[in-house]
Amino acid sequence: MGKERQLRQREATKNEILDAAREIVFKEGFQGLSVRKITNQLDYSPAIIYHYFKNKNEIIETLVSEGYKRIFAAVSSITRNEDEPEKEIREAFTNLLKAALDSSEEYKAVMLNDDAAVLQKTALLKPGVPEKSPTLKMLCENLRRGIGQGRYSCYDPELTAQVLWTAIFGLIIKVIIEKDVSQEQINRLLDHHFTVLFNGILKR
Amino acid sequence: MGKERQLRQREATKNEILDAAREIVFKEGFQGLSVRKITNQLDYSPAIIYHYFKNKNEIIETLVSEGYKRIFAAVSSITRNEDEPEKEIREAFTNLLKAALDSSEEYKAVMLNDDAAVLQKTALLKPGVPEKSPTLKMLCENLRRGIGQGRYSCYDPELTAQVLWTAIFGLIIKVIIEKDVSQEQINRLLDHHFTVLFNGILKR
Amino acid sequence: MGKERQLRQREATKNEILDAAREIVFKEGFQGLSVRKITNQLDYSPAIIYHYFKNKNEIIETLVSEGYKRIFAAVSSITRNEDEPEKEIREAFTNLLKAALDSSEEYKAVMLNDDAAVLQKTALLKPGVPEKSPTLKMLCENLRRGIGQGRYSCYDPELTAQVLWTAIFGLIIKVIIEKDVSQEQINRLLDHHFTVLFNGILKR
Amino acid sequence: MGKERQLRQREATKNEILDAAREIVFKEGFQGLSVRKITNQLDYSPAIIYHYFKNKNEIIETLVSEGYKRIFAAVSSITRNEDEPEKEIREAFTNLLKAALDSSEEYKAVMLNDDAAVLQKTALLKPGVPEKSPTLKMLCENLRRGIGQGRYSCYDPELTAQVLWTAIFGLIIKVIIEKDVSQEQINRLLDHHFTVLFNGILKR
DNA sequence: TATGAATGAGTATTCATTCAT
DNA sequence: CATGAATGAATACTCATTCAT
Repeated sequence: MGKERQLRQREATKNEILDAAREIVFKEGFQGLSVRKITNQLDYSPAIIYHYFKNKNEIIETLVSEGYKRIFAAVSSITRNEDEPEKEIREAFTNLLKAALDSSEEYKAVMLNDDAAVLQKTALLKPGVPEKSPTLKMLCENLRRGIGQGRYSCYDPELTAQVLWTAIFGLIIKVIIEKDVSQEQINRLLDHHFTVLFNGILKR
Repeated sequence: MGKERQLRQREATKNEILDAAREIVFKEGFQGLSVRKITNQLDYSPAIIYHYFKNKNEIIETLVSEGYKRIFAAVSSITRNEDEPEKEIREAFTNLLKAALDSSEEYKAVMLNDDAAVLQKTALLKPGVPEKSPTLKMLCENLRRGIGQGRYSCYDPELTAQVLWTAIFGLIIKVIIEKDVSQEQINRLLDHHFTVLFNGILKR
Repeated sequence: MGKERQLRQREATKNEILDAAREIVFKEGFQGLSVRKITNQLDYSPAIIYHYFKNKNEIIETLVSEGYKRIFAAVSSITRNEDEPEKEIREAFTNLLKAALDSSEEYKAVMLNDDAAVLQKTALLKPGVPEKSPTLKMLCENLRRGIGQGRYSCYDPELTAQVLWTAIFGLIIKVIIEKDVSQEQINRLLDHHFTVLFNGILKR
Repeated sequence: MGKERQLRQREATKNEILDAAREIVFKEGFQGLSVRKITNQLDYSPAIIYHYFKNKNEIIETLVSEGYKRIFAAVSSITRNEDEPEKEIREAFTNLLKAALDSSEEYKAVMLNDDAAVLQKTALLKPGVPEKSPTLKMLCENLRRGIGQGRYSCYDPELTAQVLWTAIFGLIIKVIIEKDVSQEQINRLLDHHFTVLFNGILKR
């Protein structure tokens, strides 16, 4: 039907706009994003934005939640490893780092955002919260499993999950900020993180 | 004398301006800071700023270097511990976290800034760079000492220093971003960081 | 079609802006021109300027190049005179003076401008340079022709061209500056310039 | 008496201010002159200006009338030459050019100024006016003398004076504007001006 | 659907000037 | 005599947004 085609067309134009926005964000960060820059790039008039989005903020939110999804998709597609559960953690964080670097501006925008609304989704440190975050929940379960197997030391799983997460988070953010760290060095750093952290939680 | 009083008055006004600036930065971050906002808050005319500061940047620099100093002062005033060198690390990072929380906006402004000029001072991840940063240099030396004593595992000191630093950095940033984490929880998190990390590097 | 009308409307507004600009330039010179003054005169908001022009400079450039074109058109449309080549010079300079008076502000803006960029187009006095200027090149060729015919004295054509040009240039500038010299007096002055100058270069 | 010393001191400070102003005008032209720049250079406060001058304009006027005087002094100190009166003209204009180049900014400021007040002193082109200008008066007298001697052609002295003056004026202005014309080239141009012009007015 | 026109509020900075001390 | 404080009016330019068409 015509209506469907119309809807598809509408979706296509929205994506065009989002693509242009992504490109600008990639080059100049979120704070460099402006309605005019988007429409200039598309040879559209600024007003068109308001046909497809409520305002500039809606564009930002779309971009951000998108990056958010991509990142959490990365973490959730890991393969089970019964004997060495820490390998799951390694895989999850390796994926996370890769995804974060691929959408670094979005990652920063989300994870360093202190809007109350955003924090509701990203807060992790308060006691009890981890149960709500898919990522941390997974981590906690893994830790509990490892402790049950007698493989991990008997640390509070929630607290340990927060420690592991923030440790890797620090690496990710720092790598993004410094911009030109070589992939090789990134790998060495991530590897050594795992070495130290797993050494820290594995029973010996 | 009158001259002294005048000087004190001048200093007082400068501080008034800086205070207003701090307040705005606290509420809206450095990128929300504007000359107009400062003078509106003080019921001054915008031009007066340039009577007390060369330009907006001088205000920012003052604020930033202030926080910067406070932070580095925190790290450098640690007491030597021959037998348990890891206690030095614990003290340094504990101080660092406290100082960072005290000037959280400045800490973020500096440590999350990706300006080339700022990065020259804050970059840490590239191989060889740690030797230039006072903080990381201290860490490296500590690690070498510990390895020499046979107390730490024989890991590459530079890489290990980067791992320890980014791990704690992740915690600090996350605590700042989430804003209302209780001091008690912060302490628990920091403690557990040390537990895991030291467990990870200490020989057993 | 609507599109054409729209375009015409756009052109009309651009001209409105340019007219206002011209008026201000006429009254206060180019250095008195400001975006605010233009829009105040038109009861527009300052921002609208940037809808029609890239920036203030584009307005200036438009005005200047307009005058520039008019002036060079004037000089280049002269009719050949084999027997009395000095009549060509007379015609060229007569046209030049008329054109300069018609766009006097632009003429001053260009010819009295000492920006390096502008000078590259207007410099005439350094040896060898005249070959690059269309006006002076024409003069030189005329002089060489006249010398070849045995009509002009055997003076260095380049130097002579510079002398003739600066002599008339002085008259033009002075007439513009004094503003209310009568056309009659201007004619007398120009005529007498030619009398003296041609008397000076024609063989007798 | 103390009063006299006071007056002398006052005069000295005024000169200090004028010197600073001159320096700025030399470097940045009159339009680059600002009260703040003057007082910054002298380590004074901007307000001091208003103790010694009514306003910024009075400074400009002082500088300008000074340059004016210097220039006309140059023209009026020529030595009488009975047999070849054109040598007087040559000397006057040579002096004028030198003086103009020495105070080029002031010369431009005065001679290209179209303020009514300034024009009253500098206008030369209207019929009858030359009698009021010392420079042109001198020129006219010289021309009349030469005509009387049968040495110059019988041209209207006033008109001829205006032609000679504007011709040299064009050279001076152009030399100032182009800034880096070598002294040697300036000499050649001036010489050739005289050659052509005198050739134009001398009887043969 | 799309756009061109338009704006009001904002950005940092400079300037000449005033005034109380 | 001299100054520090202060200002109002400018400067060019950018931005998100609205609205009639």
